[in-house]
Amino acid sequence: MARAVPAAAGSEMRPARPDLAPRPGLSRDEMESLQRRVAEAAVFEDDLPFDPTRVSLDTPETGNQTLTGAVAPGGDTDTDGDADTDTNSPPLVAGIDQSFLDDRALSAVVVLRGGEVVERVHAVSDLDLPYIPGLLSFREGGPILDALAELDCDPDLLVFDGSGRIHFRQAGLATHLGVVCDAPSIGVAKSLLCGTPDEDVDGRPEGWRTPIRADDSVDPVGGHPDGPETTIGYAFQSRQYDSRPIVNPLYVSPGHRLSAATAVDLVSRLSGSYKLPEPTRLADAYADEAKAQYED
DNA sequence: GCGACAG
DNA sequence: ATCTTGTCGC
Repeated sequence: MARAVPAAAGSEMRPARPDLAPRPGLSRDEMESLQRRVAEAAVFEDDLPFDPTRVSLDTPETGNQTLTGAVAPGGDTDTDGDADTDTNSPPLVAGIDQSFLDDRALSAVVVLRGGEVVERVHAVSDLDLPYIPGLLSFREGGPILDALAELDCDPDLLVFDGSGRIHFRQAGLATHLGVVCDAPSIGVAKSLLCGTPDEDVDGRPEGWRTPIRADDSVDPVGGHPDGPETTIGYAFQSRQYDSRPIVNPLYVSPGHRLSAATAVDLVSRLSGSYKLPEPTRLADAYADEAKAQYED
């Protein structure tokens, strides 16, 4: 049965695979086996509901970028009950990041359509686990799902702050939540968790990229055309300033429903004047901004 | 035992 | 992630 009510907040982005959700309270072994199941269910090939080349930060309309936030101007512009099967308008891209308050996490989501912010939501949730390398999705996954549940729109792409396939069991935060939501997702990390870069990553020019290949620390996943040489992501130099502080590259990896090559291409298209892609940068700023309202 | 590790 | 002053440069 369809909803009787218009479209209440939280009606979109509901988990498609709640059975694979990062439940807390599992033993370490149970968390790792769940990650193996997530990796099996993950798709590291392009299966996108939009054309990647349509993703950009440009705003067709007035050529004017409105990054100040706030919701849609004149209220409901469209009936928006489902995906946009309509126009050539850019896909909806959601940037997700968190800030912390004691034992609580503030998860922020900023959704962009081209260079415009169309929605911003956040949620404050209790944290159940400490940070453990390799098990990040079990600490931050639940809180992030809480925030995504507040969304009125249905993003075409989710951009996470952390790794996707660049993970010991090929199931990092971006992969885990991408699979649970069954949505295309990308992981953008500021440092490398595992895997080996093809080339030295130091002091590279903007736009430069090199494959990150699976090594001994990356477990093979049945069901995927894997091999010890499999490209699980890319080191990507998004920015490089004309002066000293050599900027480190970003480590981009596919979360779900896209290839490593498409993931970097999209991050490149979403890069503005800063190191982090715009959706992530805005979510990061919003997470800090909203945090102030909860500090004791 | 040693090394190594997203946020 | 978070704790934090000043400092260099467009």
